[in-house]
Formats: sequence, C-alpha cells, structure tokens
Amino acid sequence: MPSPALPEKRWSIDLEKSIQEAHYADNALYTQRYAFNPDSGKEIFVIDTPPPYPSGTWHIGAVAQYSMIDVIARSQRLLGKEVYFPWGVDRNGINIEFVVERNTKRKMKTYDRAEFLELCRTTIEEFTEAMRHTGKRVGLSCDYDREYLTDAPDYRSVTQSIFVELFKKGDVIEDLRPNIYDPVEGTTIADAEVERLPRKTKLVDVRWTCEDGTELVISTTRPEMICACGVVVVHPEDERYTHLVGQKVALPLETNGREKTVNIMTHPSVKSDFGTGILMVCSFGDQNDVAVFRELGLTPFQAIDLDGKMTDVAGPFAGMKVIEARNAAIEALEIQGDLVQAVERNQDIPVSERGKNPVEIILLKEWYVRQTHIQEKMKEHVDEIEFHPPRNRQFLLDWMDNISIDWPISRRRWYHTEIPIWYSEDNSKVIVPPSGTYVQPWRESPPSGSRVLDRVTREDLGSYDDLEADLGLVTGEEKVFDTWMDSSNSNLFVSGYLNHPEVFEKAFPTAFRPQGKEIVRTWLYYTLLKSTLVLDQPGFKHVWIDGLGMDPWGRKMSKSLGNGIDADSVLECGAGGRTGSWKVKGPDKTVSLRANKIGSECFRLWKACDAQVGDDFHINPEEIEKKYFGVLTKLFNVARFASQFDVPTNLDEEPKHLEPEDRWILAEFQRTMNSVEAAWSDLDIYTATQGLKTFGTGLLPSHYLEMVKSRLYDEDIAAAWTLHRIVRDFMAAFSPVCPFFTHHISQTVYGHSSVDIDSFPVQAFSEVAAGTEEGLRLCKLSTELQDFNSQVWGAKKESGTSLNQPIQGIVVPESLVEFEGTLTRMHKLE
RNA sequence: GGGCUCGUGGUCUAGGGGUUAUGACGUCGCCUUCACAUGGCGAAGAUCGUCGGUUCAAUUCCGACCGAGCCCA
Repeated sequence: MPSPALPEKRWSIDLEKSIQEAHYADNALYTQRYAFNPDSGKEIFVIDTPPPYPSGTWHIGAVAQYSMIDVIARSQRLLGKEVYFPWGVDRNGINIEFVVERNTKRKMKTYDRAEFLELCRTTIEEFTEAMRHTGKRVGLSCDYDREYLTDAPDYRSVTQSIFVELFKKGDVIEDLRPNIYDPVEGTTIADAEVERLPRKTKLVDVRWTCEDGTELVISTTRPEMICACGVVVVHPEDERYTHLVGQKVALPLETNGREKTVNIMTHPSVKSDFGTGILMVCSFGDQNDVAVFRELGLTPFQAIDLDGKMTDVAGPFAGMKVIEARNAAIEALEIQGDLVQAVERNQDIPVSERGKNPVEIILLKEWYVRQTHIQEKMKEHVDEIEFHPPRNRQFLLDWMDNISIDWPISRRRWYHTEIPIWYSEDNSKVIVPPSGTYVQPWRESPPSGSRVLDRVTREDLGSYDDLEADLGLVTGEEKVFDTWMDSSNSNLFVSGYLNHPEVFEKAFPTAFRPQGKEIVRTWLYYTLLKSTLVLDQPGFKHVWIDGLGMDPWGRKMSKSLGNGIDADSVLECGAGGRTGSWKVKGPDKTVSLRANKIGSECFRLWKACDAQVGDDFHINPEEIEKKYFGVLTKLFNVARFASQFDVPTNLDEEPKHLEPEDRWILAEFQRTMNSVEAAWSDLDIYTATQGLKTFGTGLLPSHYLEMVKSRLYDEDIAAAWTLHRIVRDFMAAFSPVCPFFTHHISQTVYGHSSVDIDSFPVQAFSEVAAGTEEGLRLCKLSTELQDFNSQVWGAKKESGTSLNQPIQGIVVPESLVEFEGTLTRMHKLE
C-alpha cells in the first residue's frame, strides 16, 4: 500500500499552530490572498466590522462572533467577491482614561491635557497588540496592513468633517439642556456611564401650604431642591387630591429670584402609594423630573452649579455643597415646624461609574445631533436593508419608536475626538476647518482654509484667512465627542468616504454590517442615522445581528459572577500537549471544566454549526471538544485515506466510464454543494456548515468509501478520480469555516490551497447534475442504500460475523440492482 | 417597573396546523483493531415551558402567565 501524501496521523493543535504561523508569516502571500484590491473588477463586498475596544481581555463571545465574520469574509471571497475585511480598533473613550488614572493613581484633570493624551495612547497601544494576536490566533483574514484606529488623525478627521457638514446643514445644534453631570470630576457623562449604588438616605416629610390654607405633606429625599421646584403633581386618578389640582402651593423654604408658589397638576408617572402620593418636581432631581419638565413645558431652574454647589436661587443655602445644603434645609424646616418626620431609608442612588460620585442633572450648553425629524425617512431606509435573522430588525424599530429627544454628542473629556470648532471673540461667529483635516481646537488655531460661519444662521461669511482680523480673539472648543459619534462613521470610513471617493462610489451602501444585538440601539442606530442625515441612503445592504456568548448555564459572563472563560485559553487548549481546565462559578457551585484539545479550527466549527445567527449561545469548552473535534478527525481521516491514492492528472475532466456508485455519490455531492453555495450566498453559515458536515462525516465515508475500497486498492481510475474530486472541492467549500485545516490538506494533496480559490467549485457532472432526472433518481436511492448497508452490518453483528467476513442469505433488493456487484463485493455476500 | 427576544429528550439543536417530531453530544448494551475507538451496530430517553382561546385538527397561530436573556428606567 502506498503511503499517504498527508503524513500526519491526525489533526492536532500543534499542527494547526504551525500552519497558522506560516500563513501569517509570509506577508507577500498574505496580502495577495486577503488584502482589499478595489480595482480587481470583482463585485466589492465591504464588511463594516465592529472595531473592538482594547481593554486587556477580549470577551470569548466577541471572539466567536468575530470568527463568524471571518467565515462570511472567506465565503464571499470563495464566491468571487472582492472582500474588504478591515481590521479596525476602537480606541476613543472613557475606559482608557480610567485605566490611566488607576495605573498612575492620579485624576485626569490634574494632568496637562497633552501629557494625559500621550499616556492614554501608549497604554492603549499595549492592549491593542494583544488583540491583534488573538485576532490572528482565531484565524481572521483581515487586511491588517490597512489597520485603522479610531483615535488616529485620518479616522478622526472623517468624524470632524461629518460634524461640520451636519452643522452647516443645521442638523447639528447647540442648546442648553439637562445633562447628567459628575460634579466631583467636573464632566458630563453618558447614561451608559451611570450605575446605581445602595446608600442610606433620609426620607423627609415636609408640610406645604396651599393658597386656600390646605396643608399637604410631601415626602422627598432631596429637600435642598425645593428651590428648583417647578410643579407639584399627583396621579390623575388619585381621588384624595382631585380637589387640589389647579391650586397654587407655597414653597416651604426661602428662595431667591423666583416666584414663591407653584401649581398643582396631575401626571401619570406619580406613584400614589409612595409617601403621601404627592410629588414635587424639581429641575432636576432625577430623570423623571426631566421628563415632566419637558412634557409640561416648564422652565427649569439652575439650582446646582458646575462645582456641585447651590446657586443663588437656593437663597440662604447658596454656595453650599449639595449635602451641606440638604442638612441645612432639614434643619431650617425643623425650626419652622414644617418637618413632619424624617426616616432613614435604603435607596439606590445614581453615581458615576468612574468616581462613584452621586451625579446631578444640570442644565448645560451642549452639542446635539437632531434626530427626531428624520425618523420616517430612516424607517424607509431600514426597510431596504436585509436583516439576518429577519426578526432582529425589530430591536431597531422598537428603539426608533422610542426616540423622543435629540442626541447629545458633546463630552467634557479628553481622550476622544475634539469638536472641530472655534468661536469669535464676540461669540457671534464660528470657524470650522476644511473637510479632511484633523484639528485640536483646544491647542491649535484654525488651519488655513477654514470657513467662518454665522453661529446662528450658519451662513458662510467667507474664509478664515480673509476674515481673521475681524474676529478678535478666537477661542477653540474644549469639548469632545461622544465615542458613538466616531463609531457611527465606521461604515463610511471603511467604504472610502472622503478618503477614496472612487471606491466609495462602488462600495456604498456598505455590503455587510455584523454586530451583537446589545448595541443595536447605539452602534447600528447611530450609523443608520448618519447615513440618512449625510447621504439620505440606507447604510447597509445586509445587517447581521448575532446573539451573545453566555456561560454554560446561559448567564451573561461577567467578572463579578466569576463565570468568564478566557478566549486565548480555549484557542491554545491542546497546544504543546497542554490540556485546558476552567474553574467556572455555576448557579450552585464552582464547576471544573476540562478539555484536551480545541484550537481555532474546532472553535470556529463549533460556532458555525451549533447555533443559528441571532440566538444567544452557551460557551462550554468541554462540549466544543466533544461535539466537534471528532468531526475534524473524521474529515482529516477521509482526506488522509484518499491521499494514499494517486491524484489523477486532470481532476477537472470527467473520466469516460464511471461506475454506478461513483455516479450516485457525485449526484449526492452535487446536491450538497448546490445547497452549500446557496447558503454561502445567503450569508447562512449554519446551513452551509451543517450540509458539509453531514455529507463529509456520513454518506461519503460510511457508505461511498466502503463501497469503493476494493476498487481503490485495485487502482481503479474512476474511483480515485471521484474520491479526489470530491475531497478537493469539499475542502474548498469548507475552507471558510476551517481555513487552516482545509489549506493544509488541499495544499499537501492537490498542490493548491483551498484559501486561494475565488470561485465556488462548479459541479457539472454529466447526467447526474442536481435537478436532472438521473441526478434526482440517484439521490432517491440514498436512503435505501444506507438502510441496506445498515441492515447488512446489523445482520453481521447479530450473527457474530466480523465485517470483513462473508455472510450468507442476504439479497440486494431490486431497486439497488445497479449496485449489486459493488455491494456483493463490499459486504462479501454469498 | 417598561419594551423586545427566546423557551423542543439529560445537554445543544432542526422543523413546522394533520398519520410513529430532525440531528448531534452524553448515557446504556454489543461489535471491532484491514483510513478512522476521534470507529461501527443497536437501545433507552420529549405530554415540543404552563394555562386558556381559534380550528375538524396545535408542539406549530392568538392571549395570559411562568422562566431565561438583552436594552432601558
């Protein structure tokens, strides 16, 4: 027997790693394979990959999702598309500021701004490097040479240019509105940066007096805010207070510069069973107050300043810190005799994630992107986008229905993209930079080519170069953008907007947006908003929304639960003979999970086969190995078995004579390949992979191989041709899922790597093509053939006959008569 | 508390108004070493979350509830 061309006895993690390393080491070949070449003439398929945020560890669920994006990228290349699979890293934002503060034990605002930015940049670069490594370990075929970083000038200039464009069109506005503010850190923060901590607070009952002398008792934890009270409300169906509605009630504490009474009105948000069922609404005690002020059209008071101190409106308490003012107010109420009672109470209060400081909602002049006026238009665009799975479109539509206020985009932070604007000395004019320029207004003057605009009407008044002398002392904006302002340009950036107009022409709407469902309302929504505002087009052709990676019991993985599984440990499991073990906190007790070998190919196969896109998936290394490593072994063995027979010189030309079993398996193979090709076209990883797995581990080895073994050993040309043709094309179709596995086999056995194939292998076998009468007839025989083989194997088992011993009394049924000779030989029927 | 999504053998999963509900892993029994024990044959194991409704007929459609998850309060 000739020795197999595939020398390795089995697939192993060490083999996988050495193939992978060689693959990434040859940069010229890598570029030829995977780099984006917009001039290739092929249909362009740009993937708007979610740029990961480097924070030290990359969540295994995200790595799994990323590997599926790679499957899409590779399958689209296989279908002949020119794929741009960018490698981008999101590096703007608050997280890295936290890390630097923690590392240096110094607050951001105690630094020189430039110095702090440099610290952030060097710190995040270390994290980025670890992420690149994991990306390659899981086999991503990104265009790493074109890596983009959202904190780099080329990326930030796009964000700034879009801002300027929207500002000119009037879709970006500045306004004084309530914002969440951390008075200790001195910065606005986003909703997402607020968390709740339990604290003991005093709930005080305060007596208020109406104009007709009726006395009310209102419970509050924030008596210092009485000075900012705009209205007192009760529930519309609360009959206890119906008679009070419409009256005026006097504020029980002294104030300064405002009317001393407020109206009593109704509002459905009041909880009648809380305290006395009467609520004072202040600007702003909490988010509900903000909503009530807006709905009732009340003018808010500024009761707390940027230092967290009470303003003049607080009368005697002006200048005190919030907590001091609260105690002073309680004392004053007690002296006046208006304090009915005070009880200690546990309450979850909103604090900043960063400093654990209680946050306040205060009025600040900030920048906003207008969005409420454009929802209908956006919906039309969303209708044109194909969602995978279709049901996940609903996440977006529901969120769009809830949009009621504009998007605040400015932040008082540093490691973000700067808002590109300067103000004239009299504040009536603004200066904006020319498109494509990255500027840092907090430390630079406007560059040459900047335009001067009227701050209100947005009228273009001329160039900065001409008008500079008339503007007086120009001040640069110090604020920066919300990071979503950057992230929501990713599709524009990777599709070539501004930087490569000729590519953009061909590449937009961006072909493919893959992402997790938890950021539909941020990343997806804001991106589509931008596409509508800037280009009046849908941002994408396909949006692919995957579920989340959960722990083995279906719970979210988190540091606090202690149920996380590190991605690298799974990918390296089995390397160098080291096994993997994970201690994971389960619902009842800590469970120890063990696996011997997983690696990237098995990990990818698992994700591709185990869950449909859109479903949450449980990550259990034990299960990954048990269910899918065997599949790789089986496929490897089939290839290794085939590789001991000479490869016919021309695999593309069908031999003159094929035996019935060859024609049968070719018909089945063709059917599988057709459905796999259709599935790859539909971005349906699950169906494609399942189809290949079923064929490659079932029909092919168990039935066809057993039928043709003796012919193969007799050096039958038709059998060798059929087997090799199938194995070769199978590896091509399977290469998106397990690129290194198929690369190794196809390169070794056929001298041509499956990852270099750029058109789906055509199966045009004479007479047996799927859909032809003969093809259908042969496929219909499959079930019968499998049943017959099982029947013989079962009969041998029952009679204690070994499989290679003859058996008597079994007759090939009439329907399988064309296989009679083969089956008789295969089973040694007598 | 609100909105949305999901709920199929021990675990994961396919499917879908109609006779015995798909497959995989695991379990149990048997076989075997001629590419593959990372194999083969076979068995057990599911009132398709619960309760109502629509229907000649529901696990499949509708509603409520329960449970899980996501996002937002």
